[in-house]
Amino acid sequence: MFKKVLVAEDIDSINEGLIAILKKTFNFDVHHAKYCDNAYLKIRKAQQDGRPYDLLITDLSFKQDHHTNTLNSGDELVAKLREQNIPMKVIIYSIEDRPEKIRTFFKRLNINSYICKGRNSTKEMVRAIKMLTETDQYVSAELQQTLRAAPVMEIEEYDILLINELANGNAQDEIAFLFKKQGIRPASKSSIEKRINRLKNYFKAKNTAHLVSIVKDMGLL
Amino acid sequence: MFKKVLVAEDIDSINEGLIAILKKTFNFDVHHAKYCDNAYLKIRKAQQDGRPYDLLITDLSFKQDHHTNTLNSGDELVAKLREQNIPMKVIIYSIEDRPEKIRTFFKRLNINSYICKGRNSTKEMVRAIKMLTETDQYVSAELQQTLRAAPVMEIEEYDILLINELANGNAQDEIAFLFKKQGIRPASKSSIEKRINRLKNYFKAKNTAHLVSIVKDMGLL
DNA sequence: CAATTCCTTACGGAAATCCGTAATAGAAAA
DNA sequence: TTTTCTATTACGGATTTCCGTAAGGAATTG
Repeated sequence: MFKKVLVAEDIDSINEGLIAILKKTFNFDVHHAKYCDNAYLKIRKAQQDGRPYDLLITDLSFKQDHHTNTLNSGDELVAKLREQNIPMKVIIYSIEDRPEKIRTFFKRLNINSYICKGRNSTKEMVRAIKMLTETDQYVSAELQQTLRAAPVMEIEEYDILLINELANGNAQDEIAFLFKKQGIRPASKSSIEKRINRLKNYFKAKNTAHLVSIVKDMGLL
Repeated sequence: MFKKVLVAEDIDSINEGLIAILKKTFNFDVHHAKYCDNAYLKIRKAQQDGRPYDLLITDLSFKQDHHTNTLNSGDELVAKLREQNIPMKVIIYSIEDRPEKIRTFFKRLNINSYICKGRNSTKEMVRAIKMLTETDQYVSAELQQTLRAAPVMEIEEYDILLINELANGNAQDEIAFLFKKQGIRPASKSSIEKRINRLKNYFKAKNTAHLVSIVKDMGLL
């Protein structure tokens, strides 16, 4: 069972609600941080003091305010922890429910569980924590299904870069120029045209504006 | 002072955190609803029973699930209440912090207060509730500033409709046709062209895709 | 009732995109 | 090295958007 737990979450009502439940249900030493930077520092310090955290529960998006932070989101925080091989289990607790996004967190950040904020999320959280004392990874049946359901599309980094340039208002000529300068490989206007066409076809977009709109709605941008 | 309060919020941790604070701070009879439809029904029933709610605290976005709802967001809920002249004060409590959005809630829904979910939002909430027992409207100094800061643009309903059609991938010809059919007034391709141009100029957009992207990011769409 | 003004519509050339075809380069296989 | 295959690039015509100018229409004003 975990002993020392850190909750990284900026919204106070969630913070307080969640911590109350954790304390009531488990016998944790629960701390919390309202900023990612602050969370990172606490984790580092705890480790150096020989009393490391066993578990991090973190939100994804944190509001910007007058504080200037180097880490601006939960995934950046986790990435940094993983990079530095700080050994602790991680649960992401967020409103984000798009499978494309969630899949990348398991894949790239090797998180141990993901809980969608929702109508039964505290119960889910309790279950996940209990499971993680035994296994290394926990995905609820419901989440498993949504992750399975969405067909893995063959959209690459390149496509996202491309659509991003379109969303920034660059013409195909300009994108070709930019890509050549940056050494991004298919860089000719012709290839870019072709790729945009493929994407429009894939997303059933009638034109460029439509494509940008669709991809933005999906949260890929 | 209020007596009977309804909290409409789907995320359980927020729900529980907020309600705990309301009960601790005030002496309210606090109820809660996890769906907009459910909230509406409770409000109607309470009114018919002669024990109406004095105050509604509602989130904006609610997650979709297997339940089929007629009301899908907090603003729709409030709109319906206002439409039917159900007398109660309303506080919207949401993560949404874009001034364009918040302004419309005060303007169109005549809400009594707006609290951004954030690092000090429960304190803000308590203050707002206290203020609303005396005055009809409460806007925190901080929020006032952000609302003032953004220059009120002369963007009309028509412009939003137009950009929406662009985001849906309709060509200028098609939009002209649609607008003619729906009796939306400047409907000629020429006028539409001109209007799009004005918008691109206003938002400093290089082309249509850019325009859609900007407006989507601002939350006007 | 004519004049002015503002808004809508019409038109046309320049630019960008759309879309298919063909040439070329680069890598893998023989 | 040659062959084969695939990915990239080049090109050209059809379509759409872009952008300025001008005509038409309705409301306002003198």
